[in-house]
Amino acid sequence: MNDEYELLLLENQVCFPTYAVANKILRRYQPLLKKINLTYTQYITMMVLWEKEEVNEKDLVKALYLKANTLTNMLRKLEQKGYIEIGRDENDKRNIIISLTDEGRYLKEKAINVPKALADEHWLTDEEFKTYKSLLYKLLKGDW
Amino acid sequence: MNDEYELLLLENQVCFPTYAVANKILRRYQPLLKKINLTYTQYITMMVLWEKEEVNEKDLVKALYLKANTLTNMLRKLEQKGYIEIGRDENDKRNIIISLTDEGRYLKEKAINVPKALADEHWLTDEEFKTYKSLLYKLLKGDW
DNA sequence: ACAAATTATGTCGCGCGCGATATAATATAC
DNA sequence: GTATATTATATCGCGCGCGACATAATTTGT
Repeated sequence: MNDEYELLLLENQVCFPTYAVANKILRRYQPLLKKINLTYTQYITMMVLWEKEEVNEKDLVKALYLKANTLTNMLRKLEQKGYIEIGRDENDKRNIIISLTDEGRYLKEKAINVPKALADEHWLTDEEFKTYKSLLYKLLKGDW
Repeated sequence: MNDEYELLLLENQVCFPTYAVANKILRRYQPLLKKINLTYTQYITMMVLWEKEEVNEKDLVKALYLKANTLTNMLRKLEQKGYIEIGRDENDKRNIIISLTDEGRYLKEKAINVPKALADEHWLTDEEFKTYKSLLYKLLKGDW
């Protein structure tokens, strides 16, 4: 009779543990990121740039699975810190082009310590970790 | 030689897909929650109360894996909306006791439509979903 | 009994992350 | 060629979520 209310138990939600784990991971990262003067969102942005050297904002939005208006102010902060340069595409002035400065490139040397510091903490086994990531990417790429 | 830099690729991070999926799930929930006039954090709080009728703030913090200062203002909003009452434990006046009002109890009838609406969207198979949740809870309960 | 430690909550300031809306540049239609 | 649609980004306002710090109630040590 009240079976349908079981859907409303925290333990039966996908949203709840996903969100809680995301927060927990952020809390773990933040003290490490503070040492290299980056916030989490700035960190993942820099990761894209360390890999690609240059991106336009539109592609960055896709790569990070965020919305453009979330990036605007964060990119300005990264520019203020001197890690990136923000310019416009001369061929299509609507497009923002973000590129790495020397200082930004150099930051990579320090940033490598973040994943290194966490690599020793075995939150999951290698096998579980692989499964976990593949399920996350299935969710992320799913059309819903 | 540059192998250690592979640690800095987005695809090799746990934080990145977890956080991105959490955001994506929130975006999916928000329009549904808007219909019952709750934010996500208010929703998970109400879920605890629908199950337990009454909690103190300390236990709520543990149940939701959040920090107390995150809850303070959100609880006031729920109180303003008339769904909960906020009182103090007479035996230990440091403790806040949160209880469900009739209006809050009644909201459950409408809230059931949120998980119902999503139940048809098969983001993962049942088996995958089970695995996914168990890995999340392992992460959530892990000591790191 | 009472000073010091502990516990539960509150205040403040910051950085998101978003939907809604606005604006400017380019593309399309006719 | 010019009105209209589309695209890329920006602005605004809100609700978190947190660390750092402050405060009030209770407990502990002696």
